[in-house]
Amino acid sequence: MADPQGARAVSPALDLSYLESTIGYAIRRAQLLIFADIYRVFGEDAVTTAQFSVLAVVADNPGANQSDLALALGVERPRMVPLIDALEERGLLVRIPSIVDRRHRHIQLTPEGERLLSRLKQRFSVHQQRLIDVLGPSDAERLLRSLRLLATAMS
Amino acid sequence: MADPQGARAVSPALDLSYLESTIGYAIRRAQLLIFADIYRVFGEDAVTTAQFSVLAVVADNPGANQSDLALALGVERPRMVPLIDALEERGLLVRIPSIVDRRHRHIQLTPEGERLLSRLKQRFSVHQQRLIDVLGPSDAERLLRSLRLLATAMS
DNA sequence: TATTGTTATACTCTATAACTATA
DNA sequence: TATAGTTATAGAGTATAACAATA
Repeated sequence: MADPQGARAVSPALDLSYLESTIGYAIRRAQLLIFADIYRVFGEDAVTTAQFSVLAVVADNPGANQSDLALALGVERPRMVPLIDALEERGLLVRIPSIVDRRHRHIQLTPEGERLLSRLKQRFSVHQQRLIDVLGPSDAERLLRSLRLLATAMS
Repeated sequence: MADPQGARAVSPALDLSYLESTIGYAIRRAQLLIFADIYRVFGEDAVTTAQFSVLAVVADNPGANQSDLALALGVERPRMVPLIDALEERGLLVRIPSIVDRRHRHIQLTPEGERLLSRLKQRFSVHQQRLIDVLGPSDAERLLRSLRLLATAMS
């Protein structure tokens, strides 16, 4: 405990009413806490949320190249390099040079990558269920729909 | 336009259905687009969202010290230093050494800081109204409530 | 000429440890 | 001994320009 005897002069909490009336502040706060919860269920030596996204998208799009992945995930092409490097060094995916167009490298999960992704998806569903438990199923569904609507309308 | 003649072979969009079924991915995407919209209404030479938060909180809590602000805004104490430095260098706020406890510096907006904050709040309301127009007033209100509920329940 | 993957660079954010001056 | 502000450092994320290989 920070203040077991209650002896220290505790600063009163500040007035945050303006920020708390904004969606921008609320979504940033919620996003940080949601990511913290994802890292909690993933455990220490797992992967970053960005790496998880790559694994999940590669699994459903085997053979996609790095540019396609960067575009789909909304990251810059140069960012894909260390992202893929880290996953390749862990033996979770491989870069396969294309024989059709030798500028391309097709990305594919290894069996080990498939196994880890499967475990991570199970743990992710624990996190997602926690969110649904907090909000209730219908509000969770409404939240997801609103977030998706914002993403399509604001881009 | 990227492809005016439609002549280039366009890669088909990747399958993102798994990620799009998750709240974590949707909230990250929406948050980035919302922040981009805030920067759009703020204009080029305005302030960062973090700096805006500091200005808004200092305005409602004049004389708060840097530790209180860091705690309230959820940033580490060392982060406050360059944040406040930048705003002080622009003449938007001042550090006033406390005469009661000489370790403290009370932060206060200058008249120029008040004026800029007032302009930024007006522009922010344009952004927030854009979100309400997209979602509709009742869904916007529901979204805000759900985000706040998540923030309190997950922390 | 244009594109893929890459390197290099710079700036921000985040997290931590440790210092100083004060209490 | 503890706290406020600061410095220093290292890691991750983001953005941009430019290069080599290839088309």
